[in-house]
Amino acid sequence: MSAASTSFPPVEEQLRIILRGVEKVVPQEELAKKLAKSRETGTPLRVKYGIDPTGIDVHLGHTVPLRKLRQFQELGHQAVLIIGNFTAMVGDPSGRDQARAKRLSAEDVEANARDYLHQVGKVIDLSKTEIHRNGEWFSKMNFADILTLCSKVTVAQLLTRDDFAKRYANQSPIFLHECLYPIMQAWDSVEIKSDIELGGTEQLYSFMLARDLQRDQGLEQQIGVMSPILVGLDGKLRMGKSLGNYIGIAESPLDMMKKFMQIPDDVMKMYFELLTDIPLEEVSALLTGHPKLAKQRLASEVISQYHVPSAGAEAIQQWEAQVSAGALPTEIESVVLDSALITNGTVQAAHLLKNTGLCATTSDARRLIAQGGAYFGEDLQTITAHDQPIPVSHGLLLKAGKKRYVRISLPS
RNA sequence: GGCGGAGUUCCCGAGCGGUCAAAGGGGCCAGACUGUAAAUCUGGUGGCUAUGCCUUCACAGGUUCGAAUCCUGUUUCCGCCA
Repeated sequence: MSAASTSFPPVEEQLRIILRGVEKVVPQEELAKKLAKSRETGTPLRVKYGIDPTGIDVHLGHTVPLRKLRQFQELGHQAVLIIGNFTAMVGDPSGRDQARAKRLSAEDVEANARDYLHQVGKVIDLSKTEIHRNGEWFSKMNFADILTLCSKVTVAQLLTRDDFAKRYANQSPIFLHECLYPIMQAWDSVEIKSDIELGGTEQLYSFMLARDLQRDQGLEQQIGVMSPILVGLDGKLRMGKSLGNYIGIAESPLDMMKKFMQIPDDVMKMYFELLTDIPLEEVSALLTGHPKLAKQRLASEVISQYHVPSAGAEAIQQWEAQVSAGALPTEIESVVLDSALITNGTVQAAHLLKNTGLCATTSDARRLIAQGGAYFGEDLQTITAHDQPIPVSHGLLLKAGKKRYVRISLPS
């Protein structure tokens, strides 16, 4: 990794890129110094980003720090990715008001790690990334080493963390192994001699602890570069799989487009800033225009990052043609209808909706019909009564609510 | 270990012997409006062979014509004390 020949852009320029969409840098004043020194000596900064391989479906929320890592790469710095195969067995308590329920087996962790690397390859350049599993060093530690490590941290320090403090106040359990998590994460920084660590604002404590440990070991101290938490489609809670408010980077362009168009207007600014490289002046201009156009631009920009460059523009067209114009989706699920339900070529409406899976129960189907939200046929006639006999034929179209469609398939 | 309190429908939370499938809020669903955004308005939100029937109020029993509501045991959680 001798990048001594690399010539870095001027510090000012680097800062402009690095600070975009960043909520907090600690210590703020050291960043410019570090960049300047790196440039003078022609030494790339070692930029750390760590994740726990807990079976992640990478979504846009994850891409925020990853994109930052990529920006560092593009500036000529060294990306160091830490796979927390060892820490995954502990479970990050960050931002959690409750202890995690389950811990993972070594095999699961390794499989997850591979899967994860495959996914992040879409965001960062893996060929220029140094990858470590923290089991490399933790698996070799003995109890004495661990005690030494623990002696660097006081309980009072641990309790300065918001999440622990909150749990402590609520008398919720804080397990000892969770207390070790930030220490381990900090030790990773010592091992790989990081200059900069990337992550969300909730990582502040660990980042600071890493500095303490680095100083303790006579190393240069890292700087924490923290991104804000990306909110999900609801515009309120953090984007996350369990909340179902995410856009996955593996989703199809049209699916992504649909989701983008659903986000509340006021989160657009954040999305533009964190998920695209569009200059901020241009973003402001976009935001003063029609929100729909701005949203389309945003979506298209992001979609193109994870698909072919033309995918964004195509997705807009598809969305306009299909979704906006109220046309039928291209793919409509086909459901085989149990022929036992059919009498004289018809099926009672409520039963039809239930059996096609459009409604969970017959009662649910009756409600939908009563509210005028059930339609059938190519001309989407509204079903008016739960016992209305619907003539069924192969390919019959059914619609429930605004966007759920199904076609009947008759067993031959 | 002792004492006290609590477990209600997806979530929070009323109910404290019949009028309870169970108030209210959140969420979610549908309709109107719209940029298939937000906000707003309206309605809905246990199941079924459906104007009736069945199953729900931690679990198991019991008292009553009748229990989510009272009693007993079990269990989980919380508070206070040791």
